[in-house]
Amino acid sequence: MTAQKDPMSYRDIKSVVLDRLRAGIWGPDSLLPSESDLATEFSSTRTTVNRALRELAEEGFLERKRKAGTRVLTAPARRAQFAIPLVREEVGETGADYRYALVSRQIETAPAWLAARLSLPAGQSVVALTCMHYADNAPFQLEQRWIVPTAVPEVLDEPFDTLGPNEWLLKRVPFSNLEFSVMASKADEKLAEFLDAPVGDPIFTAERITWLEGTPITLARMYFAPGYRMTTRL
Amino acid sequence: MTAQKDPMSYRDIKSVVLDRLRAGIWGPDSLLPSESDLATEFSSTRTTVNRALRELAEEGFLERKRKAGTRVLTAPARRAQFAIPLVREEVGETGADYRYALVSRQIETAPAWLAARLSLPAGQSVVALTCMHYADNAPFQLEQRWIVPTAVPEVLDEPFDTLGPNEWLLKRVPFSNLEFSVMASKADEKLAEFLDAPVGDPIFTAERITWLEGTPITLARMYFAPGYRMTTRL
DNA sequence: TTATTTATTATGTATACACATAAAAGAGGG
DNA sequence: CCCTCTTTTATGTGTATACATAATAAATAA
Repeated sequence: MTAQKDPMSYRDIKSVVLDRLRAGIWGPDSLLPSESDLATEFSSTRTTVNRALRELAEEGFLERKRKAGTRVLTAPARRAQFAIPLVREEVGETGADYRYALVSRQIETAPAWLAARLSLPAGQSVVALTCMHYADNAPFQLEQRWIVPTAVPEVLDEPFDTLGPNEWLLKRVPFSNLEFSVMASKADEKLAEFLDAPVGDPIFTAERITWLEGTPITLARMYFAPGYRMTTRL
Repeated sequence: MTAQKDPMSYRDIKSVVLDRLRAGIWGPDSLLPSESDLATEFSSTRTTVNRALRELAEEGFLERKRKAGTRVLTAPARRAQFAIPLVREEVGETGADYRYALVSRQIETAPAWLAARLSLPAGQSVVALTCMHYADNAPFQLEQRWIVPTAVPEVLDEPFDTLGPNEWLLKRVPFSNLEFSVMASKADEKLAEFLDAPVGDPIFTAERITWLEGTPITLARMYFAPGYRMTTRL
């Protein structure tokens, strides 16, 4: 069927294999021919076939084991990639105008829950920020953020009145580990006011903790305006 | 510093490069040496360095352009990978016992919103299911699902009393495109009852639409018990 | 000066080959 | 029959090499 004289690229091979998975030619849980056999069929080399299959496995379609061979996963595409929202860009992509505003900035003793989450010593003081992000002057996201000044001393001198803490940090912290979670929370009075939502409304919420080489730097809670959803296609 | 006589694997190279990114040796927005130069430094080959850098780029740390070279991204790791939950496994991983129960099954005319989402013709009838997933007999997830019988005729004969629709479909549909979104919704009385939550509570919700070669097959809404969060680390 | 063409260069990809390694299958011993 | 050891095999990875391609930089013409 798929006779092809000319050598195929690894992309071509990927798409042929995907087609066969879609068509059920290689059904769920079945075993694919070996790389060498496929290389022959596609008049390609094992190296190229290897790359194609390796990537399909990374993408969650196949499972590969030495000697055992390459198997079609029953539940394909089990991981979803979401873009971690960088507010300014996210708003910009919709074509709306982005605006940032600082609501409050203060230095306080880390509350117990925060100290626990970031493994901070008792009594550690932190910079606490509340910021608003607007899209075309409509509330888009309320950001609550705590920054540990022992990790980033310059934070004590930064007013954050024009630049959001996220973008400020990105410039200073070269690289970092992070934990990102999403959940649903309930609009209290403050949230309701700033997001222009009824009290008690469900609010899509993301939490982000950032470390630099094991040292906790910051925790951010991002509360999105009603109706927000995070979507991915694959 | 990182003197290394022995040849390094692409994994080694990845981790050395990552370390340098972390340490700020190659700061945000800066240009890395060319693959050839790095190959020399690591006493490796361009092929191997290429794989290391390519993967780091896929993972969101670097940006690569022909001739322009390899650049450190300012906002690293901008995509997060979440596992798309397969309920049974998700519950199993916590060590809890998984239990499935069918709440209701009926054939109905697709409501307008559903027809719109799946581009169904007016008056199309669908199989509508409500199911519960339990972890150690505590409610874990309420699933509302609609299946288009013109795409999967066997669904009309399937009672779904012991096997959940997701697992049932996985066995039949070899491969599919899907759209996956997460949002926050509000517990109405039905949700509150089944999830054992107060009415009005915020409910973390996932929606999944599945197509097979362009034909819509099913839409599922998954409502999670209070306190649920989806987390990823990177 | 500005526009257009040409050369250069870093990454992208393919080939051929070799050896490593995990895991399954088979052989042998009790 | 079960257990252990050996062989086989499919994938995993590294090397050397070649050519393709996109994007920049340099050279040239208008």
